[in-house]
Formats: sequence, structure tokens, C-alpha cells
Amino acid sequence: MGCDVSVIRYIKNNKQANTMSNIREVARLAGVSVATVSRTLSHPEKVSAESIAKVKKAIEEVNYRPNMLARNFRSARSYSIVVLVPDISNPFFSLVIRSIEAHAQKRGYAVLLGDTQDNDEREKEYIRMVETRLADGIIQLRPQSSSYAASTDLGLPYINVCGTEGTMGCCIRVDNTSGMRHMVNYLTSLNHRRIGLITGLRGNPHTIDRMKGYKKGLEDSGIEFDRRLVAEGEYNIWSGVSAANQLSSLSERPTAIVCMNDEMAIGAIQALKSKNIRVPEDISVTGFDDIDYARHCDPPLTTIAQPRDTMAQIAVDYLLRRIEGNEPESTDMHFVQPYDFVLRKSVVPAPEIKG
Amino acid sequence: MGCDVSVIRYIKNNKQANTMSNIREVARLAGVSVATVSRTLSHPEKVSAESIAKVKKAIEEVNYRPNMLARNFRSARSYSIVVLVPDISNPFFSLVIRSIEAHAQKRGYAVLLGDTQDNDEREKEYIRMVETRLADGIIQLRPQSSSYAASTDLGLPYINVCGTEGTMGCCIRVDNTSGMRHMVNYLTSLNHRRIGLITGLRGNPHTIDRMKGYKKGLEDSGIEFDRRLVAEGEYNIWSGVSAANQLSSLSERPTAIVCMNDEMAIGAIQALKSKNIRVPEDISVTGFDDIDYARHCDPPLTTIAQPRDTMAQIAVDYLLRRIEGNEPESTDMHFVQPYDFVLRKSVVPAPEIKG
DNA sequence: TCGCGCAATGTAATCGGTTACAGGGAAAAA
DNA sequence: TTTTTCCCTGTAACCGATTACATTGCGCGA
Repeated sequence: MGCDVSVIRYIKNNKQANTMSNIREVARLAGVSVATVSRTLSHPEKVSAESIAKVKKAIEEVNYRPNMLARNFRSARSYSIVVLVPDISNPFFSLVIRSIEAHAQKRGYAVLLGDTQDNDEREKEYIRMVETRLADGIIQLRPQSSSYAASTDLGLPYINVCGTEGTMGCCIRVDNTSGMRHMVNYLTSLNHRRIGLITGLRGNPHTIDRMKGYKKGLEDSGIEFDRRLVAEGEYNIWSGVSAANQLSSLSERPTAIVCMNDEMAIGAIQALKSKNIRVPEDISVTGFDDIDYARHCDPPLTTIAQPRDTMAQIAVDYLLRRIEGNEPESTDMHFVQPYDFVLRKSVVPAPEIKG
Repeated sequence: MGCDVSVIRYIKNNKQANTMSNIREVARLAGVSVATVSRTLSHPEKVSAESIAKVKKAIEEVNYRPNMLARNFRSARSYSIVVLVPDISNPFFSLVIRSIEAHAQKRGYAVLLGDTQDNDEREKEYIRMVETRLADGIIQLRPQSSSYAASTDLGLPYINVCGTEGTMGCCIRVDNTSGMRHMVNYLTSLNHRRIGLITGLRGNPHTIDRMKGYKKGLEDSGIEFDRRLVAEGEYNIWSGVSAANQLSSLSERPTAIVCMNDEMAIGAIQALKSKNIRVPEDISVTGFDDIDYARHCDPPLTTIAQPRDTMAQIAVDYLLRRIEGNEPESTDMHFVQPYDFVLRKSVVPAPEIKG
């Protein structure tokens, strides 16, 4: 009988059984049609219990695994999304990606990692993956996007995460300006008047938004903006070190330093400490983003927490609605999420003014 | 003429042209067969210059993008690999992944991110992606793997990166034991005799290998192993802080502390400094891995550098040989790469013995 | 002139699923 | 009993590429 042949084949190919068997073989072995096998796997409610049992037994016997390439091809979906990120070794980005991956997997989508290293060519290659159906949509982690135009011109499902006010297209983010203003207002409420600033790279959109917030915060208390209190960094620890060294050598040094991200703040704290300037007693320091280490450094860092997990979830949900959705989604809405002002020990009231 | 119809359609569907056109439409428009179109894209040397020109023009006109899902389905390859990682927010892992992604992209493969969070269920789901053809192979970043058995039993292309001596199956790694021994020998050569150790979690295979190296290093100089000089951490900064606090409160405190990774070493340096113990004058500190920040912390960290980029490249090359290869590859060889002993300022000779 | 070889091209089978459609049979309604 | 309905099942078309095989036409040597 046909059955016996299959069994022999199964035994012979035990280890490679999965490479051999397809839906037709399962159907033959179970004594049903391929449609029934397919339905058993995808729409079991349409199949009788008896057939399901036969099919499951056959699947078991030949260790059948459906070929997802075929399924995806037929359904014209890859069930994966590209996450574009300028540098995955940035701790903030890797935390966001971790959330995105978790949510995407829950929804049955895989995440294709697109570490672009700020290289336009690589970015285009990943966008091409969506055009060629290897991915169903794009999530971009980046303040500004040269690729945005490319993706929307083609009407590709796209969303930006952690962008800025100026980000084109759909974006989920916090209000960076307001966050920074909030931070400065808090410092002025503690009588700080000379508030230093460590910025990120000049052209960076985050730098622009957060600088705006810094200036507004000063304005709120009638403090004049002083260019000498601003030092430029590059959003990493070591640039925080040198920027803090610069600020702490001023003849009238600041009583507080706000940094445009946590890593520079951590560098700043280290730099100050190694010059025997106490943090926070002599100089208060604040960050932005609330990376894991902000909670554990010494002193723990006062910072603005971005709701990473919520943002990741909203981004994935939005993208999947655009991918699977029947009704059209808005393609240029900014979902602005509330940030969290996280108060830790790196800030105290300004020291009394001497003289 | 047929041509005109196509042109009209192109104009009408300008934005969605790519969703409409397939190889048959291009063939019709170019006045050739689908085989010629396919060959133009995949084997242009088999096509006349004249045909190539016609086809390219037609492709341009309808903005044709080949459907890679169909191509992959037909060729029974997904041209993507899964990278399994326990936690992508770990800076060492994210650097390795960055290298893997770069090499894989160069070879025409995409990287599916599999952040498992040490969850077996998630890990299995990613292995299932290879069984179901959504991925062609697996690279696992992790000392030990519960899933290894699953992947080799099925004969799936698999390689472990950064594993340990005990790792089953194919693995590319450095000799952790020897690295640690090297480090201890260097310290003893500088007259250190009381050498503290901050370990990772007890059960972790890296911890086991590196502990072995620590003990061998002491043995080489006839120093007795002293359990009190060992503090357990968890491979992150804050556990390094508390472990260093523990070691520095000993009545006879060590003159050097070796840490099983850089993050704990960075935590240790901070802890010591905040207790006004100078690094390296009072206590030398060493790390392992050479993450980016090891170079930039204060003092810069003496550490063992793993050749991340080379390891990533070898892993990708090996995996693709197994995937594409004609001759069988060894499936249990350990490719042991030379580590680099990186000397920086966190180590000086032991202080003179008092009394 | 004939036959051979080679290059270029076209036809159609194929990959492994999904699903529209049709058909069969049993139960329910008339 | 007949008709209707509903559930379950099978047949076969289909997705969009690739490629084996067949075919055509041309140039060249015999």
C-alpha cells in the first residue's frame, strides 16, 4: 500500500524528513486532499474533528513543516518589517529595538535589522527590500530621514520613532522641546541661574528641538541666554567628559549642567568628580532618555524618560494597521507621547551665592 | 497598440506601479518572453544587448521590481539568517551583531533579529523559522545553548559565536581561560599578589572558563587561591559597583581587581573612586571584551579584546558555506581566534608592601 | 549546398502552498 | 417524500518567478 512506502521513506529520511515532505505527501498519507491539510493548519474550524486527527497524525509521522516561503509568496506578505537604525550599539536605540522586536513577534512579524551606519546606500537597500516584498513595512529610528521621501513616494508603510518636530511623515515621539524646558524650569525653581548645557551635534534635529526647550526654559525665568555656557558634544560618554571639563573651567562656572542625553551626562559626572567637583553638591547634572544606567550611576541621574515600550508598541500597531488595514491610515500624523520627568539624586538646590 | 495601453496604465498607476507590474507585463511591454526578462536580471550574459535594452526600458517604464518572495520561493532560499541573542541591549552583543549584519548584507543576506530574553519558547520560535524556510541558518550569540540540540538534530545550519570550551557544535570564540590567565600573569609580573576577582553569574559558562584561567594564573606564580578575594557579579555595571565595594572593604584589600567583563570593571572603578581609592595607584583594575567605552573611561581600561569583526566574518562565511555549500562542512569544530591583550592605564605595578 | 555548432529566444513545467468553486451527503424543513 | 440548508471535502487554478528543453536562425567549414 501507499502508506507503507511513506513510512519507509520516513524512517529512511528521519533527520531530513522536514526537507522532503510537503503538503501533498501529508495529504496522501492522511488520505485527504491538500485543501483539507491546508485548512487544518490555517482554518481548523472548517474541518471535521476526524480529518484534523488524521492530518495531525500524518504531519507527526513525516515531521511536516509548512514551507512559509510558499505561504508568504501566495499571500503576498513577508510577515516581516525592517527596523532602520543608524547605530544599533547606541544603548537607547537598542532598547527601543528590543521593544519593537518583542511586540512584532507577538503579532507574528519578524524584525529585519537594518543598521545603516548613516549610509544612504545601505538605507536604500533596505527600502528596496520593501519594494521587492521581502518586508512589509519600515520602522525608522532616527530624528531625520533622507529616506522618508523615497518610502512615501512609493506609498510604503512607514513610521518614524523618536523623531522630532520637523520629522516628515508619520512619527511617534515625545515633545523634546517641552521636556528640556521642563527640566530647566525645575532647575530654576531650585534657584539655579547659571545653567550650563551640553548639546549634541549641531545639525542634529534632536539638538535643535532640545536647544529650543533650553532657551524657552531660561526665558520663563528671565535668564539671559549665555553662549559661553553651551558646550557641544556628540551624544556619547567621552564627548560629555570633554564638554564638562570645558564648562567647569569657566571663571564663573555653572551650578547646574543639563545634558541632551544620558550618556553625555554620565561622562559629565565622571569628569566633574575627577576634578573634585562634587555632584550634585557643587554642580547638579541632568540627562535625557533614561537609559538603564541612569538609574544605577552615582549619583543616580535626574532625566527625562521616553516611554520606549509604549512608543514601540504604538509604532508596531500603526505599521501593521497600514500593512493589513482595510481603511487608509493617516500618513503624516505625529503621535506625541507624554515623557516622564524622573527625579533622582543628581540635582539639588543651587549653592548659596557667595559674595 | 499594446504599447499604448501599457503606457496609459503606467501613468494611471504611477504611485502604485510597483504593486501592479510583474515579469509578464514587462515581457509584454518589451516584446520579449518572460524568460528573457528573467535572464536579463539574473544572467545578463545570456541575453543580447538589444534585448537587454528593450527589457530595461520596459522595467523603467512600469517601475518594475521583481517579487523576491517569488524568487526566494522558487529557489527555496530565504536569503536571511537568524541571529539569536539573549539581550541586544548588552553593548558587547550589539557590537557583534553590528558586524554580523554588515557582513551578511555584503553577502546578500538579511539578518532577522532574535532577541530571546533567555526565553526558551522564543528561541524555539526562531529555530522554527529555519525549519519553515523563513531563514536559512542560525548564528547564536551565547555561551551555552539549550536550543543547540534542537538545531543540530534537524541538521540546520548553525554556528555559535562567543561561546566557551564546553559549547557543543560549531563555535567561533576566543580562549577565555587563556585570556584570563594571561591577564593574571601580567599582574603578577607587576608584583601583584593579592588579586581580587569579580566574576559573572556562577553558572554561566563564561564564568567557568574565566575562573579556570584566574586560578591557573595564580598557580603559575604559586599564589594560593583565596575565596575571600572573589565577589560575584552579573556582568553589568551596577553589580560591578557592589562587588568592588565588597572587595575594597576587606581588611587586607587586594592591590588589583580583575573583572570578568568590562562593564563590571567600569562599575568597580567608579565604586573605588567614590571611596577615594585611587585607580590605578591604589588598586589596579582590568576588564574583558574591550567594549567601546573601555578606551574612554577614566582611567582607560586594560582588557582582553575579542576580535569581534573577524569572528563575525568567520561566522557568516562558515554559515553561508553550510547553506550554499556543496561539500559538507564540519559541524563541531571550534574556531579559536587569538584575543588581543590591550594595555591601558588602569594597571600599574603593585604598591610597595607596607610593614 | 549541406550540415554542424552556437547563440538567442520562447514555451511551458515547476516550486508548495491557498482558496474559489463545485459537489456530495446528511440533517432539517416542508 | 421532497426540498432546502449546511457542513465538509476535493479539484484545480493561481501566485510570479526560474529554468529545462525545444526551437530558430545565423555563420562557418566541408
